[in-house]
Amino acid sequence: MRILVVEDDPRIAADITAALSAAGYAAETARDGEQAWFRGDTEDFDLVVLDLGLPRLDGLTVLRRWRTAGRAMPILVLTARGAWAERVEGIDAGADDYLPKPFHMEELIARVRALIRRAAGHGAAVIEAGVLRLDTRQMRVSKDGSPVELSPLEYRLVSYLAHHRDRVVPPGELIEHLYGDDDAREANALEALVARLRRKLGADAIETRRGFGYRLVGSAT
Amino acid sequence: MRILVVEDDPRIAADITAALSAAGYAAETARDGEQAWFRGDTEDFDLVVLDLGLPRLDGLTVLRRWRTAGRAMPILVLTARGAWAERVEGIDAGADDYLPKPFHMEELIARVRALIRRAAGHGAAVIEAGVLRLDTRQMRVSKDGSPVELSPLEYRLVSYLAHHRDRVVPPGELIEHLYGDDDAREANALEALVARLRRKLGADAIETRRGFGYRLVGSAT
DNA sequence: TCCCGGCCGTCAGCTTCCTGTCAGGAGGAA
DNA sequence: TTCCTCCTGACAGGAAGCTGACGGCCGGGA
Repeated sequence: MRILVVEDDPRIAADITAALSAAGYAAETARDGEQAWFRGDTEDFDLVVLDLGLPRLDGLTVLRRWRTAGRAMPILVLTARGAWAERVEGIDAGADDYLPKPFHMEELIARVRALIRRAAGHGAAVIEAGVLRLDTRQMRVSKDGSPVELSPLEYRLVSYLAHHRDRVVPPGELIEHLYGDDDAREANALEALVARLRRKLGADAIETRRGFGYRLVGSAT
Repeated sequence: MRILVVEDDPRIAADITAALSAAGYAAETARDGEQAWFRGDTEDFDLVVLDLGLPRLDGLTVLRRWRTAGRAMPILVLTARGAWAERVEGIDAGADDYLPKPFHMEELIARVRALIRRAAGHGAAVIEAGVLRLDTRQMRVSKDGSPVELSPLEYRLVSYLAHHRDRVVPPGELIEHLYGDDDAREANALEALVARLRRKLGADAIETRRGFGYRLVGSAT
C-alpha cells in the first residue's frame, strides 16, 4: 500500500509518515502542491493524505487537477478546524473524506484504513506480465503461481516496470523513480538491482535493450 | 514522439533538446515566436515546450493563435519564477502545464512524459513508412513484419527521418539532432551510420538526394 | 548493549558490441 | 576525363552492461 502524504510542515509530515509506516503502509511525502500534483499524476498511489494549505499550488487545485485527469485514488483531506468552506469545496472537488486539524494520529490511521478498505472494491489490484503476477495491494509478486520474496526496492522496480508494460524504460527514469534524483547514485546501483532481481525472477523476466533501457517481458494481459 | 522546443536562448534550447533526445524524443527548436507559430500550425508535433518571452511574437499570442486555430497538442509553458500573472494567463490561453524557471532538467522531462502519457489517448505510438514500422513505445523497428535490431543511434536516425517523412533532411540537421552539434564529428560518421542502417533495413529504405540530404522512402500512411 | 541477518551501494573485472575513423572505391556532375 | 560526393568494409577504442564479492547500515532479538 503506497500512500502519498502532502504536507508542507516537515514535522507534521514526519509524524504522519511515521504513523503510517507503523501501520504497515509505504508512505512518501510531497512538500508543495506542484510536486504533489506531479507525483500523483505520474505515479500510482493507493491513497493520498492532502493538506490544503500548500505553497506553490493550492491543495484544492491539485485535487481538482487529479480528478479531471482521471486519477481515482481515495483522497483524505486535512482541513483547519471549522473551515467549513474548505471542507465543502474539498468534497466538491472530489475528496473522499476530510479530517479537521489538529487530529489524533489514531484517527488518521483509522480513516486511512477505512478509505483503503472501501476502495478495495473496484481497482484491479493485480497486474500480470508473462509468468509474473503482481499483487499491488499486498505488494507481493509470484512467478508461475509460487510466491517470490522481494525486497522493497526490488518490488518498486518490478512494480514500475509492470505499470509501464511494453514500454522500454530508460535507466534515468528508473533511477529517478527509485531514488528520487536527490543524489546521483553510482549508476551501477541500478544494474546491481536488476541483476539481483533476475536471479529471483528468472534471467529472461527483464529484458535489456542496450542503450535504450529495460522492459518487463510478457505480452499484454 | 516529436517535440517542438520554443526558446530564444540558444544555450537553454540546446540543453533542453539534448535532454529530450536522451529521453528518446525527437526534439526540434524554434527561435522566435513567428517561426514557432508557423511550424506549430503547419507541422504535427506531439508536444510543445513553450517559453513565453520570445522575440517577434509573444509566446502567449502564439499559444492563443494555435488554440483558436484548433491545434490541440499538449503545451508545457516555461515561466519566470513567481510570474503568477503569466501563469494564469497561460492557463487561460490553453496551456496544459507550466514549469517555473529555473528548473531541473529531470523535472522538465518528467512533466513532458506525464503530458504525453495523458495525451496518449489518441496519438498512435506506431509510425508506418512503407514496409517499415516504428514502435515508439518499445523503440523497435520492424520490416515487413519481422523485427530489426537497431542500435540506439540507428534508431534515433530512423525515428527522426520517420517523423519527417517525405522530406529531404539535410545532413547538418541530422548531425545536429543526433549529436547535439557540440563537437562536429567527422562528417563521415553520419554516412557510416546510414550505411549500417541500409544494411539492416534494405538498401532502398533510405534515399540519398545527392547534395541535399536523406529521405526515408515510403508513401505517407 | 552486542550480535546477527538482510538490504543495498560500491568496486573491480570482464564481456559485448556500438560507433567514430580511416582508406579505398564507386558513381554522378561538369 | 576529372573532381567531388557519397558508400562501404575493416578496425580499434571505449561505452554500456553483467556479475560476484565486499562491507556499511539498520532493525530485531537476546
